[in-house]
Amino acid sequence: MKQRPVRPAAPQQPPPRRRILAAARELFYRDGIRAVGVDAIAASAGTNKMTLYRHFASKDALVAAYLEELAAEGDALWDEAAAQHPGDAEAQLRVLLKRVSQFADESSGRGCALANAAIELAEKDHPARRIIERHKVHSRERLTALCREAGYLHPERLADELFLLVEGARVSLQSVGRKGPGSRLFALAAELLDTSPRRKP
Amino acid sequence: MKQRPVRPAAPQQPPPRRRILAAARELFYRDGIRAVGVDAIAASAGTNKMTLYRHFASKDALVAAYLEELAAEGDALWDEAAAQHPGDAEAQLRVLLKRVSQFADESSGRGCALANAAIELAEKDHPARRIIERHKVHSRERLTALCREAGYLHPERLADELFLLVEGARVSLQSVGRKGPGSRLFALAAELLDTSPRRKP
DNA sequence: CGCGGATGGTACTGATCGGTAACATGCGAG
DNA sequence: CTCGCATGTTACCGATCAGTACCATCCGCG
Repeated sequence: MKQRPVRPAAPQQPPPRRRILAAARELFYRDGIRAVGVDAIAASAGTNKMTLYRHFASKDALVAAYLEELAAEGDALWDEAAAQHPGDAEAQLRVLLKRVSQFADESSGRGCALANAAIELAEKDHPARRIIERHKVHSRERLTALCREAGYLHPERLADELFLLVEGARVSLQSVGRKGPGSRLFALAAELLDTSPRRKP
Repeated sequence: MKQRPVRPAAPQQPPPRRRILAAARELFYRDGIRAVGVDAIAASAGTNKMTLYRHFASKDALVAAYLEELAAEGDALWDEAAAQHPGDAEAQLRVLLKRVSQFADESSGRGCALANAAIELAEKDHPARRIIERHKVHSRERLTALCREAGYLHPERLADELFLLVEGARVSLQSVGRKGPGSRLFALAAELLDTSPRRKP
């Protein structure tokens, strides 16, 4: 019963694949991967299961695409920080930590989607685990590199400490809530940056 | 598939309730709560679903009992530490941190069962969440009290930092593995205890 | 116009899961 | 012994889920 416009409506819907990934992202993150069925994702994307399976070979493949997307966005954060403060590693560190702690404050309290997925998908050979592990290892390496570049004397140690603080803040959101120790993340991390020994320039 | 009885018909088997809880504990922790069916638990406990449902009103009730048991054992760790070094709060702190980091080293890399459960059971009103939140809040309070008792000038801040390090170490086991930053937990925490400002006695 | 590929809709399969019914067995207490 | 209670066994129900078959529809393109 719709009148056909000369040109398909300006606010044309994004293609189904994108809608499905967006819906999967929201539902997987909010309710958990195992708790969300493909039917719910398709419906939430305004399409149906058949179309979903035309774009993703299986639910696991959709999960993998979901995690890859998140990992890529996480990597992009580092690049943004580098573009924002080129050559200033410490400023990059601080802006990254700020982003993470803001996220912890504003988010729904569900923590890191990658870490959550690793917990939900316990099978050691699950394809998702490769993606998660690769991203986390990569993040740790970038963090270490930034700490070294910023002139700290023990970059590995400082990076690991920051890494644990960030991971702890995100996971503790779900058990101690937003008013818990996660709310102190930025203050704690910043104080670490201030007091850690560094090379004289 | 591969569910062998946890106990192969010993002379005096523990009562079924205990066997069921033990099996649930192992399977829930290793494979995840949502991934384990009640049938598998009953079989692994050397009994069957009916007996399970005669002792637990529902799977959720079994999950609750499982989490309560873990929380109680976690609390017992604090009491053990207190009994081991009565009146010496700092020694209690160190022995607790040692236990946690040893666990992180030896365990299967599945982290904190309570935190995992909070991630798997995302519904905000799930009965399990009350147990988890209560235990984590309680732990944070005990940690803060110990830091205060040990004479540190900023007990809340130190306690939160230790809390985040511990939680981060446990959750990162699953994404970065045992050789990841979690392996530095004790060194990082001990250095925090050494360098944090404290009241002169 | 007609064609073809992408999409939507419906209905189905086979498996699994939480939970229950009905009945059989064993065992200890009186 | 017999009674009663906890446990074991089997079968089942209804719901849900991943994945598929089949067909209708839409739309761009020649």
